[in-house]
Parts: sequence; C-alpha cells; structure tokens
Amino acid sequence: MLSTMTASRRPATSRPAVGLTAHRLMDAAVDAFADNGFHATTTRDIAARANMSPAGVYVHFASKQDLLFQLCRRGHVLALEIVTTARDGAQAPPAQLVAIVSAFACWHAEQFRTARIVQYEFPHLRPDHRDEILDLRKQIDAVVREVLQAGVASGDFNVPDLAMTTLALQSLAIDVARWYEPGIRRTPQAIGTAYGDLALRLVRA
Amino acid sequence: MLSTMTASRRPATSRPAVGLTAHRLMDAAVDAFADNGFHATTTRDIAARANMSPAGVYVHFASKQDLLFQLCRRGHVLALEIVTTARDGAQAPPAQLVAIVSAFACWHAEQFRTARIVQYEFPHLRPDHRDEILDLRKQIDAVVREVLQAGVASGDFNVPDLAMTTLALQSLAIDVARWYEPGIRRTPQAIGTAYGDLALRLVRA
DNA sequence: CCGGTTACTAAGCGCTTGCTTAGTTTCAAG
DNA sequence: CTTGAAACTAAGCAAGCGCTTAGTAACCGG
Repeated sequence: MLSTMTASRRPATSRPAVGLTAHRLMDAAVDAFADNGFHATTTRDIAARANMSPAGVYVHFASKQDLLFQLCRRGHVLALEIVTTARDGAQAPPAQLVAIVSAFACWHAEQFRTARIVQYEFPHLRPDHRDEILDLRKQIDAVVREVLQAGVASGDFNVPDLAMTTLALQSLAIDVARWYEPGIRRTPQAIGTAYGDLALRLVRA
Repeated sequence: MLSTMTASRRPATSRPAVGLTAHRLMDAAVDAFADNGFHATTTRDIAARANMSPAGVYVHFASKQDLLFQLCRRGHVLALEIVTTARDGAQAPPAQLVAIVSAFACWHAEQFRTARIVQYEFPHLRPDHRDEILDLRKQIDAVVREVLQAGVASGDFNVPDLAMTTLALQSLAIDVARWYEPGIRRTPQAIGTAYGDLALRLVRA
C-alpha cells in the first residue's frame, strides 16, 4: 500500500513522501465521515480531531471533496488488494471463493469506518472522481465473477444466474459494514469464517 | 397501504385526515433524502419539490428531523407489514422463507428510495426517535429468526449459526437498496425471485 | 547570514442553512 | 356578514458553513 509507507518525520532528503500530518488528517477524516457522514462533517471537526486549525487542512488537501476522494480511492485500492490476495492464496475455486468472501467480510468489520466511506459515501463524489472509483469497483466485481465462472466450469458450483450471484456474494460482505460495531459479540475473524461458509452454501452444486 | 389512501381535497367534513400537502411534502422529502442524503438536503429543496415556499414545510412538520422521523417510521412499519404478510401467506418454513426474502428484496428494489432512508438515513435520527425505530427493526428480525427456527425444528433447514444467518438473509435484501437503480436489466420481481432462491440455498439441510 | 519554501494559525469573508415572524388568503361555522 | 382557525408566503435572522487571506515560525541550500 503506497499510502501507508514510511511516515518519515522530516526526512533527510527533501521528499516528504506523503506527509505525517496528511495521514493524521486522513485518519481524522475517516472517523468523522464514518461517524456523521460526509455532508454532516465539518472541516472544523476534521481539523479538531487532527489537532489542527481549520485552515491547516487546506495545506494538504484542495477541498473537503478532495479529502473524501483520496480516502475513497485508498479504501478501494485496499479492498481490491485484499480480494486479489485472498484469491491468489488458494488454488481451486471453492477454496478461492471462501478465502475471498471471508477476507472481504472480515475487512468490512475490522475496517468498518473505511468500509462505510467506500460503500456509502462514494456516491457523493463528483462525477469525474466517481468514474475513477467505479473502475476499481468493476475490478473487484470481476475477481468474484471469474472465480464463480471457474467453479461452474470445474463442476464445483451450480450458479443459475452468474451476475446476480456475484452481486449477492458481495452484498453479504458489504452489508457487514452497515451493521458491525466494535464491542459486538463476534470478532471480525469469526464473521469472516461464518461468511465464507455461507458463500459456499450459495453456490454449491 | 395506509399512506396512499384517498387524497381527499378539502373534504366535506372538517377532518383533513393526514393532509394532502403533508403527503406531497413527504413524497418530496423521500426523493430528496434518497437522492442526496439527509444532511445534504435543504428544506428549501424539499419545499421546491413540493411546490411550496420554504416556510410552508413548518406548517406540517416541526423540523427537518421530524420529517425524517415520520418517513422513517412509515417506511419501517411498511417493511414489517411486508415481511409478516409474506410469512402468513405460506405454511411450511421453506415456503415462508422464500416468500419473506423474495418480498423483502423486491420491496427494497421497487421502493428503493424509501428503503434507502429506512436503511441508511435512520442512524442520523435523534436517540429517542432512533429507539422507537429500533423496536420495529427488532420485530422484523424476529420474524425472520422465528421462521429459521421453525425450519430447523422441522428438519428442513440446517443452520449452524442462527443469529448470523438471520442477519445474512436480511443483508441480502437490504443491500438491494444500495445497488438498485431504475432502468436496470432486472425487474424488482425478478430480483425477488432470484433472492428467494438464494435464501433457500443459504439454509437448506 | 541570507532568500525561499513549507507548515501552520488567527481572523474573517461571503454564503447558505434551518427556522421564525408578520402578514395574507381561504373558508367553514355561527 | 362576522369571526376565527388553518394554510400558506415574503422576508429575513442568527448561526454555522467551506474556504481564503495575511502573517508567523521553522527550516534548508547556498
């Protein structure tokens, strides 16, 4: 992940990479947007959570919209990475599907604040920004769909409606971000395991 | 449906029931909240969509929050009604489950604007209002859970984790409101049918 | 020591917000 | 016709918004 690389404080070279305070601001914005939604969050609130003055935000981000966009893109890149990594860690389609849904659901619980922005705030982006994000979303969808197709071809899966099942599998994981809250009875890992099992049930021959 | 009863214009008796313009305002607010979210919607926008002056809203509703609350309650009552009606229209647990998930998913597509408010805007209610809504949500959850329990008892279902499966079944239907948009390839009915089938797969022995 | 760049703040500008106020119109009941 | 309640609007208020401006402090290459 590019965006979480060495948060070097005043590095020897004059390249601040992505910046310490920029990260502090992004973290603050994740919390604020996830708690109150994009529109109900004020730039003053974000700044306060990052222990800065309101004007300090604009040193690092062009606008509140821009902050949402960066958060949204970082979150989507991460989500795609999690899904592809899960797939690549298994061989046969059934194991791949379990790994994907399990990891995806687990991430939606563990990082539910980021996930909420990814899933529920991204429609509030400006059209051009939204298009860039939609491309990443299509890539995630493609990973799931291709595993399903491979499973159908190998005879492991029985899927009457490929597109709808692809969507339903993602729905299961995505909706975790809506209902999850920390301190709940299940750990993110337990949720992931349970959902991996449910995913297999949805497609088995 | 109670909310769409005879829109009597200046009725003979002096009882305006629930009011013509009040309904026009609620419909306008549903569209506005669903399109832009609660916080990004202005009272001026709602008023304009209902062909009124901004001040006219406050003849019928105490505040913007109150409008959201009324919408939210009406939507939840309707959702509960749909789920119980679906259950009562079938006898055995498998048929009941298919009916419930099918009707619930179909509703989330057909009335996706209302459903978005029900599912995604209700957390923005004030705590006391939110508690009243949470009670309705628990009733919906109970209907699904009881059908699952009955199916397990009758040997029709195999459900290792009751609470999680109850949640997952609702997730499938709820998430429809997030991705559905009019003009899509599938009709709400087709989505309902497909999701009823998926629901059975999730629980069958 | 200098000149320039970067990170930051205090103050505040222009605008929009939810909502109120004062007043008008409508209309049924007496 | 008169009265009074109800539905509505034009105008606007106080508060809060995103963002800018002007200025300060710290630092770095030369």
